[in-house]
Parts: sequence; C-alpha cells; structure tokens
Amino acid sequence: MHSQTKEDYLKAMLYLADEKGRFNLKDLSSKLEVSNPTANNMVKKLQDLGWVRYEKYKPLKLTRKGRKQAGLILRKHRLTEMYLHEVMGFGWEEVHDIAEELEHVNSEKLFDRMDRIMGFPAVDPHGSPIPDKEGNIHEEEYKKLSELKSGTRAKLCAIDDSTQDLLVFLNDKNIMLNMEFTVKEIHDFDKSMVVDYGDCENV
Amino acid sequence: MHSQTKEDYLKAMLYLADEKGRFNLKDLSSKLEVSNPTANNMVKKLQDLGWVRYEKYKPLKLTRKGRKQAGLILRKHRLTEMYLHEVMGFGWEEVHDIAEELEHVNSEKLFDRMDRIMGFPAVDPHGSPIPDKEGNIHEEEYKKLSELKSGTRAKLCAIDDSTQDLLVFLNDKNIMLNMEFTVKEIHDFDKSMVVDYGDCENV
DNA sequence: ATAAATAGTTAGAATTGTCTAACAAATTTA
DNA sequence: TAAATTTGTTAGACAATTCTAACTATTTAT
Repeated sequence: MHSQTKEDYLKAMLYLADEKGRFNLKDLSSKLEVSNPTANNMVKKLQDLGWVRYEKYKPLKLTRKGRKQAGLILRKHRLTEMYLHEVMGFGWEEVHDIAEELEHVNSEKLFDRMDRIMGFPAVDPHGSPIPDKEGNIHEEEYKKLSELKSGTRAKLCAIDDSTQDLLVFLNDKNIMLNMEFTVKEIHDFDKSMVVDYGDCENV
Repeated sequence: MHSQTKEDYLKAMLYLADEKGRFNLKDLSSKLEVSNPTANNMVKKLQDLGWVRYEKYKPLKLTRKGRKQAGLILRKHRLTEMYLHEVMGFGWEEVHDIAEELEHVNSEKLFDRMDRIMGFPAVDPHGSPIPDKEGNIHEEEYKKLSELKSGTRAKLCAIDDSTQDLLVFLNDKNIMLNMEFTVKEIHDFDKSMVVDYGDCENV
C-alpha cells in the first residue's frame, strides 16, 4: 500500500501546494532533500496510484484522492502533536519530531482515541488546524503580525513557521499561544516590532 | 542503523531464546514468516553488526549486545502496551497490535515520558515484565495454572500466551489480571479445571 | 545403516527507493 | 535574442529485503 516514503511525498506536496500554490519537481525534491531523478521517479509511481497528476515540465498537482490521503496523514501528525503537548506535557517545540514518526502508525483506533481524550481539538499546539476524518482542512484566516498597525491589541492564534529554533526563542520570551498583546512600536528600518509581554521580531 | 526489519529479527530471536533456549534458522524463519534463505541472509548481516553469533548448521545465539538491543525494543513494546491500557483505556486484547507499530519509534523521550506518567510499572497489561533501560529483563517466577492442585487459592499474575483470541475469551468470562481465584476441580481426562470467577481451560 | 525427512546453502532475480553522470528543455538575464 | 542558469529526463547502478529453484548437510526413523 503506501509506504512511509510515499506518505512523506504526499505530505511534502500538500505543504507545497498550500505554501506556493503551484510547485514543480525541484520544489519537491528540495523539500524532501532527495535528488531530482529520485523525486521524478517517485512522482511517476504516485501518478500510477492516482494521487498526483503530472506532465513533463509542468507543475505538479495533487489529485483529490492524493489530497485526502495527505490530509489524513497531517491529521495524524497534528493530533499526535496536540496529544503529546496537552496530555503528555511535552513543550510545543518538542512535539514535531516525535509526531513525525508517529504519524506513520497505521491505527485509526489510536488516533481516534487521542482525539476523544482531548475532546476533539480543532488546532495543534502551534495553532495549525487539525484536518477532519475525511482529510479536509478547515483553515482559519488569521491576520499576520506584520499586518498589524501600531497600537493594535491582538491574540496570538498560530505560529506560521513552527521551527524548533523559533519556538525555543518564543519560550525564552515566555510567549505562548492564545496570549494577548499590544503592538507598541514598529521600527521603520527593519519592520521589527515592540509588543507588550516581550518583543517579537517578525519581518 | 537498525531498520524496522532488523528490529523484528532481534525481537523474534529474543522470543525464541526465551521460549526454547536453543533455536535454529528454521525456527527464526518460521516465526517471522519469511523464507529460509531470507533469514539466512539477514542473520549474516546481524552477525556483521555484532548482534548474533552463527556458524553454519549450528543453533543461533544472540550476543550480549544483541540481547540488549532486543530488550530495549521489548521495553518500548511493553511500555506502550501498558500506556495504551492504563492511560488511554484500551483493552488488554487491543494493545498488542498498536504497540507492534509504536515499538519502532525512535524517541527515548516519548517512552521515558510514558514510563514516568505511569509511575514506572514493572509489568505490561498481560503481566509480562517490562525490561529496564539497559534492556535487562527481570522475570518473576510464577506458578503455572496447570501446576496448581485442587483447592489452591491463587492470584492471576500473568498470561503466558497472550493471543488476541485468548484475551477476548478471558474478557467474555470476566477474567482479569490480579484476580484471585480458587481451583475447584480438575478433570482427569483433559486436565481442564473449574475455578471460581468462571472456569478456565488451560492444559 | 540407509532412506526419508528436515534444515541449510547458493545462486539468481525482483522490488523499492535511492544515487550520479550525461544530456535536454525551459526560463532568466544581460 | 542568445547565452547562462535552472529544471527535468534518461540511463545505469547500488543497497536492502525479499523470493524461487536447485542442491547439500544433518537428523530421524525404519
């Protein structure tokens, strides 16, 4: 059926589709850190499975089926992240790497149980939406920090670029999800901001 | 490093060593349901890794190193089983299959956290010992049901052959771990017993 | 003790996922 | 637009894990 490898390709494509709208083989091979021929090769197989549509030199497209598969993997990933955080007490900067492994486990039972134990959460510890059981992703539209004007009061609903480094940095500053803050100043030269509860640079 | 496949070979060998004392290639290939040449082939690689000692036509032996590796995998398996049962509320007949997948996850953090959350349990939901962090297994010596004489009062401490079928059967009879019971009768012709709390056939 | 049965070995091949080298197409830039 | 850069393709190879077929060694049973 679908190997762990194929799941990683699906996930990467979902990510790229979301991030860039259109993406090509190079984007995929870079994202997965494999060579170009490797990705090319795999894309052909994914096409045979009906998960991708691809024509030579054209951008890649996930099929509806592929998007669903990918959504289901992302669901497992984000449910796991939330479980690790909320139930097991891991920090939001620790959960990604563990979930990266757990997401490949084949057990609806397990993930449904996590879901139930947590009371069916809508988002993961970084504020990203958890796809539903059909693999559909219900995105909330949040304002970006960089779109806020000086003086605005706002709530931190999600971290877009949840790298471990950034999350550790935010921990240092005692910044956490759902925290309210006010934009105090915006420096013109580099767009960095001063907000209350600590300051957060975000170009 | 060690693939999931190699981990399965290690686990199988630990099981066979425990079960039979001495075991040969055939035992291993049967246990893993692979062909004989496949197992032969893999055993050579495991020997190169220093986990097995093997000479043509002789019984197989796990090295100390191999036994430790195997013990650590078993630790992950049994910690997971116990976690699924005690914390997540799965039945003792459900946990094996899920743990079979989770045991290959590479995250000391995760398993240590499970361990801590449960207060460092000594046994899994079937009464089997959870190996320590060095991979050592501290076996308790229990009497077998078939060794008990009529009239004995005893506590059910472990299930030796924890197949799903048997566990479901025991559920039906409302038999659970740590339950006390008294042996009422032993039928001569098939050694089946009548005990209070329901009756359990165990030759 | 020999024949039959079981266990083990060797050789050769398939699959999956990866690579490099060499070349071709498309896009960007000057 | 032509050269330079980037992207994509093909071909051939390799490691891991598995198989079957054909053969050999060991063990068991008569």
